[in-house]
Amino acid sequence: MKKLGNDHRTQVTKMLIRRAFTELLKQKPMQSISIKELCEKAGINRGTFYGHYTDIYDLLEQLEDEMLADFEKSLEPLLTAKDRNLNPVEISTEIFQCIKDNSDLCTVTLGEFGDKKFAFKLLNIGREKCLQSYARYFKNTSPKKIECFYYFVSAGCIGLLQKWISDGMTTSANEIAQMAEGIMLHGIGFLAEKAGGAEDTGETK
Amino acid sequence: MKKLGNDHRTQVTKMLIRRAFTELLKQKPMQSISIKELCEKAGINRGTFYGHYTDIYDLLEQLEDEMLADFEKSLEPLLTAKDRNLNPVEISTEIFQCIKDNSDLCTVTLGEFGDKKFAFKLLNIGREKCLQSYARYFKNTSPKKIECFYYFVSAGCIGLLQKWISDGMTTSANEIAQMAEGIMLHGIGFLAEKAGGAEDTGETK
DNA sequence: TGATATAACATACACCGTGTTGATTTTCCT
DNA sequence: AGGAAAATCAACACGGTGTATGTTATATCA
Repeated sequence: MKKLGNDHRTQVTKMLIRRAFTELLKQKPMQSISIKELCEKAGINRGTFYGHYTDIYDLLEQLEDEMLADFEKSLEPLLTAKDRNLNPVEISTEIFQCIKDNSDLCTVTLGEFGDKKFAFKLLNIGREKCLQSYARYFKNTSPKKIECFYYFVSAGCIGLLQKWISDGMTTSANEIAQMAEGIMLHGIGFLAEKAGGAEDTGETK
Repeated sequence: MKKLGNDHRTQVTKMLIRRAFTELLKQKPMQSISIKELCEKAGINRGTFYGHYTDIYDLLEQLEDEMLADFEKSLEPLLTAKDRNLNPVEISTEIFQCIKDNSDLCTVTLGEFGDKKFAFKLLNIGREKCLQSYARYFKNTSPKKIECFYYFVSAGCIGLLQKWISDGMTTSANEIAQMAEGIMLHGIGFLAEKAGGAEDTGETK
């Protein structure tokens, strides 16, 4: 795998690879996708693939990183707004929206066979900010508890996210974000809340 | 892969395979474990492997299912006690303890490269019971919200579990179970609680 | 205990994906 | 237009896979 520049040609082949990859992922888990069939589907030479990636896994990782870079760019304005407090729901909504926009890849990277690293990279975007907030409010709480809470809540959000994805992302990003916040803030008490905005069975898409 | 009976010999080979498998998993992700090397390490013939499993993934799945059966057996007395209410912390503690007892496999099945199916199968053991409880207490909450809550909390528990595992399971199962319950019940309010049982850095195993 | 069934072994085989190489053609960029 | 860089093509050795063969060892049951 020799390094290749940013030629116009490489852009095209990368796009072809990505397209073929996501299509194949609709049919089978990535573990059983061979480089050979990927290249055939993409209509490129197998040697060309090795020019850009070492591996199927390497491919996925690069695609993930590109996405994450995009996400961070979208979130930057929300995270650096120093004049006002961070709005967790706003941030979550933005993230969920980004995922919706990249659903072809995200259904995989966050789905059944996706690697867990990606999911956590995702939530780590706003991690430090969150932890700082927690620490500020709960000064005499042991770091251990804070850490546990963070892990629980991160994983919880991802779980909710996965449910959302497997349901076809029919509800709006904002609604999911509000659910997530509600649960984080109140735990099971969230279920007792009266019509928090994420209500109801009515199809108010 | 022809089906084989429950001979004494098969028990031995299966045990050899399991041992070799878990040892290899300490060194590399299962994706890069070949059947060949597995059999060499186990000291069995490659053809023998195919007599029992079709695949490395098939192997893992069977091992998982065996574990789950064990878990359910351990939990049965807690779940069927009709004379008194279910005690969530007790149940969680029991599950976490089971995992600790099978840490050789669980560090993999729940770890970085484990498949997510297993984690959810795990929490589905007590799923219906939980949902029934929720539904009983929150009669006029939409099923959608309840479902979301369940997914969030399930995933959260698994996340906490994974952190616990990657930390080497040093703290007791009960302590983790109490943390999990605290977060589920109070959300971020959990951080404000004064010395709930799961306190502190003191090693009160 | 001895006969039969069954599992594990040993070996061989064709098949396929991998990763790499070198020569050739096409495309881009200035 | 001309040099540089990327994509193509053909070919290669290598290693794991899955299957089939016959043989040996061991468990099960009458």
